Amino acid sequence: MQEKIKKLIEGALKNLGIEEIDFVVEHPEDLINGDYSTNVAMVCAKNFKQNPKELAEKIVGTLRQAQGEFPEIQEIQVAGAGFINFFLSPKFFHGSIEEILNNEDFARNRTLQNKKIMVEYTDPNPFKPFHIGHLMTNAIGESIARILESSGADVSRANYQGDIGLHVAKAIWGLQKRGLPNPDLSTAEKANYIGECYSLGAGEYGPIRLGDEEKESPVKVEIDEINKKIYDRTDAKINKIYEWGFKVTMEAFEDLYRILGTKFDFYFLESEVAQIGENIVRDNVGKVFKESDGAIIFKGEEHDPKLHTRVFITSTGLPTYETKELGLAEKKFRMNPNMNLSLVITANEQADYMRVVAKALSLIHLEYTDKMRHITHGMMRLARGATAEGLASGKMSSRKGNVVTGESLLRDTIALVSEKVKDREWDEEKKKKISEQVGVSAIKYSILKQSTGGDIAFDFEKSISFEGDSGPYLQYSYARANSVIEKARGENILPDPHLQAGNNVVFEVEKLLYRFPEIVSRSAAEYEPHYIANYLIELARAFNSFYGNTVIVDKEDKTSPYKVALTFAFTFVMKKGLHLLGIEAPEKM
RNA sequence: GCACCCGUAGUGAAAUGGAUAUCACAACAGUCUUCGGAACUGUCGUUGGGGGUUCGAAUCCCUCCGGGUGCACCA
Repeated sequence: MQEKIKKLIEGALKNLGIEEIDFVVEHPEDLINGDYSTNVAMVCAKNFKQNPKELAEKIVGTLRQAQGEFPEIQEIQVAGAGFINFFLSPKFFHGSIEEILNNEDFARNRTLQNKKIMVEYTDPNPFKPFHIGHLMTNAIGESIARILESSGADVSRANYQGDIGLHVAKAIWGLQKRGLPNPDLSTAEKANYIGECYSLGAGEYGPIRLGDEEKESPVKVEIDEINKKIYDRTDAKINKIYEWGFKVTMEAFEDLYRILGTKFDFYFLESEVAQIGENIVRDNVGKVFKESDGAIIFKGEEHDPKLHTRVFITSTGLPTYETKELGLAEKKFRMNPNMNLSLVITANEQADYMRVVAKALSLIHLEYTDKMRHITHGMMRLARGATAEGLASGKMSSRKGNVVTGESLLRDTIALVSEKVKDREWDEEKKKKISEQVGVSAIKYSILKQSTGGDIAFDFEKSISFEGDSGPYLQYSYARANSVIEKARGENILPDPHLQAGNNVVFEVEKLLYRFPEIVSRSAAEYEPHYIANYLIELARAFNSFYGNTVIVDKEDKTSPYKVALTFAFTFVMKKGLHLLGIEAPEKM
């Protein structure tokens, strides 16, 4: 429709002797100003120094002559400073409902057809807790993956995990100190225990303060020793603990991915990319990298004043994170030579050095330059007035004083929903499933409703809302619409998008439904799920308002089949939209 | 110090350079409605300060103030 209107305007301009003008056709913010709007008169006025309102009237006069060929357009008006507003006809809206009901692929587009894209996200580390940050990255990554898929891309999901390094040594030190947990514990409980052991080790590793002086902790020596053993695998006892702990944390992560609705195609481990990265660095010393104080470094600022120097191989000969990142990128492209795009999603604290790594890699492989893209998201921040302790250190505390991890937030939220559904007449399995779906929805929506770049305020009391601007509100609207459909079925009222029955009322929901594909395209182009989240909340509100003010199922009402068709269309769009956010749409909740 | 990101009602957010800056939460006032009250209908209230560009700025430029993150052997 947008294209049609654009062509119509171009035709009118031609008649007026105006050509090659850059103007936009868009939805006005407020439906009062029509369904589409253009700034063409204002742009022309600027170029030809004319009064925009007069020019707008002139253009509209010409447009009206051609309007007969466009039955979808009911009215054209001049408004405001010189906007030309288009109001679509009931015929158009009835047609759009029919389109949604008949076309399975209504929301799909082909902009990324046959493009191979790998999306890397989540990236938790074995032996460490699953943080809230991992929850954020997962929600954003999964949603972006699904949005790209709906644009036709061939998407694979990747997860990169630090299976070696100091953090593992810290956890193993803690495990040796406290002993292995009771074997009867659940996987999640064992994983939590390992996380606690990590915290213990990490706490003891730092220097000890004696007055003004700092002294190296004796534990540091022990942990460094364990770290070496992990690398060279010479200690059978440590190997055994390592293998056990690795398996437990990885299994616990898998349980979380199942609840979150993510299925990874590839798992990369630091240990397997370190060597690839190291080879690249060593092969390019003198060309890209330099030796300095015994280390191998990359001087980013020599290539771009906004970059800085980073160490790639330490003076003790160990590859750093940067080098592993280099190896990871190389591995991805090697196993997937036809890949068009490699997306990596992380928190924005990694933005600066990822830029350095990307620069170094593009100097070695020029062909990768345009195929790598790093998307960063904000951090969890404490909302003003909220009560939580220890946030500054990156560890949020709940009221009970326990550390709030991503895993515990998820668990607590699901428990909260379970409380709400405990009196439903469902079996236990169904209650559990619905609780998980609604709990995940609450968390994911609160992350995805805002643009990816910014921080997300966290308030333990209010973060997980079930009302208003929330995931469960969307699910509730969907479930409610399904109940309406069920009732219609019971009364034998079949959906019919054609029946107008002399009724030319157009509901607000209809004015929003046909816009869904545009929203999806924009989200895909900008890698921004929040456009979909915002759209769905507006759509749900419009539907609930329709529901509240109209009797949909009514045998006496001749327009009832149309209203049922509209309800169907709403459920189709809502279900697809929720899917794109990585949220399930239960029929009942 | 340098670099990057950010500053919008009491709170949390939205707004491809466009119209009277939108939405939710909170607060306040209603609806107790048939199809699910996890709802609906209202009221209240906002672009950090100062310049500039533009017909038009929350958006672009400059500057000041305030916050976050990153800057050599951690990841």
